Amino acid sequence: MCYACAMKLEAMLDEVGRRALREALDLTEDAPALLRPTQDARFGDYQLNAAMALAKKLKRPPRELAGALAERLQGEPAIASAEVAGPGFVNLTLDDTWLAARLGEDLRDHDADGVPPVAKPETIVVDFSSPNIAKQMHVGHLRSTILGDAVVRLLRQVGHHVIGDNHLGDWGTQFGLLIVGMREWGDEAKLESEPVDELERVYKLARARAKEDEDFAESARAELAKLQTGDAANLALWERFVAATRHTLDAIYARLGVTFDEWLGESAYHELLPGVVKTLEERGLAREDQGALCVFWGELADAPPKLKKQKEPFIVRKRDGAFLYSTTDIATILVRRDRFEADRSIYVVGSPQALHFQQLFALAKMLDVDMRLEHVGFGAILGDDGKVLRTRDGKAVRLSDLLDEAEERSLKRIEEARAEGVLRIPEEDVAAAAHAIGIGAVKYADLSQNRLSDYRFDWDRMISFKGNAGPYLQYNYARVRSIFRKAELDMQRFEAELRLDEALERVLARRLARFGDVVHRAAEQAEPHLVAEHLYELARGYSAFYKEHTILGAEGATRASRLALTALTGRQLKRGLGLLGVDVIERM
RNA sequence: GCACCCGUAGCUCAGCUGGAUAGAGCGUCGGACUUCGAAUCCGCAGGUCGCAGGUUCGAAUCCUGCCGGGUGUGCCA
Repeated sequence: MCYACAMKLEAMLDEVGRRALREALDLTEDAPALLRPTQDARFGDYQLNAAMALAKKLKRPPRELAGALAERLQGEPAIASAEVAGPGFVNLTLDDTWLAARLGEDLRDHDADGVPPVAKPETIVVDFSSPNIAKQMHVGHLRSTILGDAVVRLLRQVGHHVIGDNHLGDWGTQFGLLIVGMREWGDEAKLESEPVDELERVYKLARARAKEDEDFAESARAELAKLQTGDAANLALWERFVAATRHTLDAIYARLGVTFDEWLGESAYHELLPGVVKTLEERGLAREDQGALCVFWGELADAPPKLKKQKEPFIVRKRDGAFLYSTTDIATILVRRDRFEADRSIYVVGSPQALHFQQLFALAKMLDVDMRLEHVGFGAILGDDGKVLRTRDGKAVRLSDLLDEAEERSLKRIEEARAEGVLRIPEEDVAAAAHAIGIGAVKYADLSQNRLSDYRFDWDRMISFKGNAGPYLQYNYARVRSIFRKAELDMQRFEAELRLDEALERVLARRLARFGDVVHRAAEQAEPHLVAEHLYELARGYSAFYKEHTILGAEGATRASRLALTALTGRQLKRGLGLLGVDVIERM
């Protein structure tokens, strides 16, 4: 009987609690059970806080309600004991036999390692990374790229249909400057060998010249206009710029192990913009002011109250007739709704743009778009000085340089450790390991942090094998693999009956049982750090168990059960790190 | 001006949307390798949750006001 599978543990306990609550108290309607994991093992594994919340409403003492609830929970197969404590908590302790059986189900779940699918799969577009053409990717793109990638993986894991979209900045005013600039200073050979560097160099020259030379600026505008009306020569140039940049981008994404389903840059929406603007005017949402077409929130009856206080308008067309990213973003929403039939659209973009998205989403709503629109924001990456990370001469740090350094530092640590004899990476695997550890460390450092807060970039902490860091988890995984190699068993296919006899086994089992809940919450809230936290706690729990009890040295059913716990740990580490986009290493 | 974010141990950070005595790591100090990987594990110390009020059975969490830091905001994305 599969009474435990295909359901999240917490959802199941919550349901059990809610039903018991209704029956015990003769409620006519459901009240939330308020299930929470306990903070202290002395209080059991989970607690129900419903009694205290209901006491006032039912005019009965909370402990009395809690007592009735606890009484009702006797005999539940998952629950060994339900006890009233404190002002009216009901402390639940999981039944070890039930828990062992449930983990056995997870062990047999080769497709998902115990992460159940959502009841209602949705189509979700995740918009992330979004670099600009003709510019180097820098650290500013790092968080969006790896956070977005993790969000895609998480949502996909729980069963949603996910479309990862790279909304490239491949259209706009910079191209007029680039076209005249390349004509003036362009180096054909360099455009072939170092395309992005060359484009960036020329762009800077052109922008500086345009500031003081009005004729030059005018010709740039003219070339831009030609491009936008489909001039063949300029279009060919533009395509060359885009293609050249694509190669550089592809190389970075390959290093990071990040992929996209769509590369719909701003240019993809170009032709739709006049129509969008026309609709806005017809609906009375936008009007002209000082030559620009603007949305004034204070003038719109059904605008959100917060926005009504905003005096500055949301501009959708500039005085010179050109469109802005605001216009493009509206068109993008409509395409995601109509062509992709998306239920949700998620934007993984830094927090400074919160206002832009607030305005964009408000406008979409007024255009009757009922797709869920979410801005997944994040803080800045800070340097040692607590300020936004920059190179010593104050420039933005190039992403490729940062990744180079990550791999160099990782390689150096590996060589040291091999010399000391503490790492067992075979010579031929060193380069691959340096890559996995270096890139993994950068990703993990970022993803293990709450995305909304700024975070301090610290190489030493990142590459460390101590504490909550990527290499520590990779090390734990490698150790698990080593055990299965020694036992000559297949970790992925291993099956055995679990028995939770030792205290450290019970602690580990409880951690393992939470994996599905954690992945779901992380996916729902777009918070990969919840998965990171789980994996870290799992690794610690396993290490403590491993230290105390022999696995291969045990016999019979105990040995098999401990191998089962080891297999589950290894599989969760692998899958969990995979959800964060971090590679594991078989031997290190 | 308006809007948003942040302030938790010496340092870096969690804190599951209001639950019990606020938790980790790093660092300091003290323990544990003849046994499956000690880059590991165990333990000690460390707190006025920025400040002051309020809401209630109960507040780091919600509300108000201060203090301190950051961000966005009329023609970049």
